[in-house]
Amino acid sequence: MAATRKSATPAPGCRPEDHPRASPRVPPVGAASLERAARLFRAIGDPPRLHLLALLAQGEACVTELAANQREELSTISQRLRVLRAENIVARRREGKHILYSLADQHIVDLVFNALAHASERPPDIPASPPMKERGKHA
Amino acid sequence: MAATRKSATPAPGCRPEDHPRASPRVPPVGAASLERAARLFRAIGDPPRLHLLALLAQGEACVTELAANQREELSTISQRLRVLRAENIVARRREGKHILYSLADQHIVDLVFNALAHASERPPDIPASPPMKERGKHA
DNA sequence: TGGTTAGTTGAACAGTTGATGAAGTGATGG
DNA sequence: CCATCACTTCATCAACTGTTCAACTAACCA
Repeated sequence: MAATRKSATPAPGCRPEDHPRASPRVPPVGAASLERAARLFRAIGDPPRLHLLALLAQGEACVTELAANQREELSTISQRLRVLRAENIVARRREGKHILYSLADQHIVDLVFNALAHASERPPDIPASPPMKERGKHA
Repeated sequence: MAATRKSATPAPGCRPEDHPRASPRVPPVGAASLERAARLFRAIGDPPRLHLLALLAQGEACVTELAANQREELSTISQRLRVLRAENIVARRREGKHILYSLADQHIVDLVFNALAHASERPPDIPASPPMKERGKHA
């Protein structure tokens, strides 16, 4: 999110009849759900933070360990963890002088594993599609 | 991403022996995979863009339709779609005067549905954990 | 051919984010 | 009780992101 000015579309220049589509038989998604899902994705949508999650997917770890692993300062890691904590992605518990972090629930574990597995398979996505010219029918 | 200065941790103050953990029996994640997975998540980690995906999950739609639905300008929608396109999250094809967008593959469809379903279930996450005080053992 | 509709692209600005050093907090150790 | 370790929080600042307006391009229609 960055700028957030608003206005709106003046009027739909084309009508639904112009191009009938599939079944709109899906309930409208609540704005709150969208918001929460997006916040979750955004939190893990940062390489350093996702790396942290990948490390935690291997088991609990204290902040110092994580910092050593990422070659970063404690405070930097702590800030990253703060973001993840704000979305309930990670859990923490104190163990003596250390604070051990872990992934908050199985859903997160799955999400992280799936994402990494998928990303390891898919080719690097070089081109990003040319300006588009032809009338490409669905085939 | 914002600031990107660097330095590094001076030295790990605590050793692994200090707090033995589970099995580190997971191969180290490639930096490239992390990067790609993070880019994907970041692209969908924005309410307006996720909303677009939710709409596309119901079927193909042209830019004007999407704009009308979100009450935004064409150009705004187009820019959002550009971001999604850059990560190969959506596909487009021309149909006469219109350009129809759709979700690029089943993986994305699943991701969107799962995210929204999950977000609809989970409570709004109000507290975000107090300053932490007690020595919370795993119970 | 010119006009209109549909969409894309570019530049600029405002708002947000993340890293960092310094200062603060909480446990533990001596 | 004071020092130290392990973090967390704060303020700051540079870098990035998203929206918007103003061109610009592509199809289609008269």
